Amino acid sequence: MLNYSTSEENYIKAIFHLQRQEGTVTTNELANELKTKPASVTDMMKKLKVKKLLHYQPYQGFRLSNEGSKVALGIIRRHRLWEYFLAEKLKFSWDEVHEVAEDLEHVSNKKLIDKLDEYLGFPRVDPHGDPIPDVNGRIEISKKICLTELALNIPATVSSVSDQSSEILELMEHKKIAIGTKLEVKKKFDFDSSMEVRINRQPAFTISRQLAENIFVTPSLSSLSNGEGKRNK
Amino acid sequence: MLNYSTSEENYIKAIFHLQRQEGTVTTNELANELKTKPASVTDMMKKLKVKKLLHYQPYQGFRLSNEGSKVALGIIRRHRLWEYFLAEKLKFSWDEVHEVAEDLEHVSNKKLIDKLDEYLGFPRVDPHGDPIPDVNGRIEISKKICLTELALNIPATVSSVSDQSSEILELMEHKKIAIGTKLEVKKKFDFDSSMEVRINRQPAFTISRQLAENIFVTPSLSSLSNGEGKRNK
DNA sequence: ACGATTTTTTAGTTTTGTCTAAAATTATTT
DNA sequence: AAATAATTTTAGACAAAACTAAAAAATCGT
Repeated sequence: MLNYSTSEENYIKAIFHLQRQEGTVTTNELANELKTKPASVTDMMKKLKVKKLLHYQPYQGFRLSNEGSKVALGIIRRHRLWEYFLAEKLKFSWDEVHEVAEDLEHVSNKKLIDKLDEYLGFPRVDPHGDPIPDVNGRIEISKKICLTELALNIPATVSSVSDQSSEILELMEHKKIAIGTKLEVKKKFDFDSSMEVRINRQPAFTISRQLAENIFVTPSLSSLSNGEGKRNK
Repeated sequence: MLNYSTSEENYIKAIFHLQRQEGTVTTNELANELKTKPASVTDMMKKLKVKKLLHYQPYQGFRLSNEGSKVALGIIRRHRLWEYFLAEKLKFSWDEVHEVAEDLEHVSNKKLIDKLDEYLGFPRVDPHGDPIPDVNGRIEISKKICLTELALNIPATVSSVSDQSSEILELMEHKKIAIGTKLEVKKKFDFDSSMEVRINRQPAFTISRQLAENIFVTPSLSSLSNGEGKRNK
């Protein structure tokens, strides 16, 4: 696996994330995501195409090649392992880890990352509940859905949160919802899309549409993991 | 404290280290240290002078300003804390940590470094025995001398090793010499500058000139620390 | 379908950090 | 104290990654 510049890595990572939603990524989307100009995106796409990291015909949008996806998964692995380290060992709070990991992820020493992984006990999810690719870039795909889509009275475990602001963190702490929390939806109100949620056997409480839209859960049909996923070799 | 580029930081760090030996640093010395060309050095010196990080008149050599020294100590603090982390937590061996820390040191998030420091228990020396600057950039200056200069029969503690190759590590492990080892010199031979050294009450053994030149010690007139310097808050 | 709008690409600059080759300065030697 | 040698600086170029402005292609609305 070759080495790529910080800038190249940021493009690759952004394409990978945007691809999840849409099938193909456009110049404007990427420029917007990276806070850069469309012209800069086109320049970089030409470079990455030459390096065979993506498929790209002028005006047609782009998609990572297999090689490109492998590179992206490597970057995401580094990012999420550092996030885990920052939260678990250095006691950074939930909403602070992303920014710091943005810098650390570009230190691409394979041995460093593999030893860090081992030191952390091979965690499978980062502090936001997103899965961490393993040494081979394999990722555990969990069938997570948005809380707004969870059917009534189905027990589910909070698996990730898409917003990462300190504001949502404050609200979630107040409501006692965290990654790994088991809950079920008791009622939904069409008027404002708010919902009533219950944790364990405690009294149900209300959650706004805005909050529900940012919380993702794994429905636990039978009984699943407790979300604190930690595994020692 | 402003932010500097990786390249600027490497120049600042190199000047700081070269200054220790000589009072003022020359263009060629620096070019040689950084494996770059003299012309590139001159370019960068002009930039750093504008930023008031060093004193420099054309053809006169350069010296860091107070501000420049502060910046250098910050970089060295980051470097050595990461080295400590790599050796102590990730179990990297002694001769591998420097290279990895060269990359990590450029992630300049103050909170990250201060929390790392705390997590590691505020270590005072890195795995090579070099002192780690504290939050305020203060460094513990120990009166260390080269083993070749140590007088006969003076007990001393190995405080640092200048070479960092795996070859010297292998040799030192075989001779059972490490940072913190207490020893004294029993005999010196003028012919080849080899010497006989004794650890504790064990039989003395021979050390070559080449090895002795790379080992630095702190003479322990009375009794000093055991070199395993570790302090928890 | 065709003119208008939006999106994307091209062309030409800029900045940072590097380089080579040549000029300027300092140091050394006889 | 010249002449020579070594060091240092200047001048001009280049590559990476960004930008602006303008041209080209695709898409949309009627």
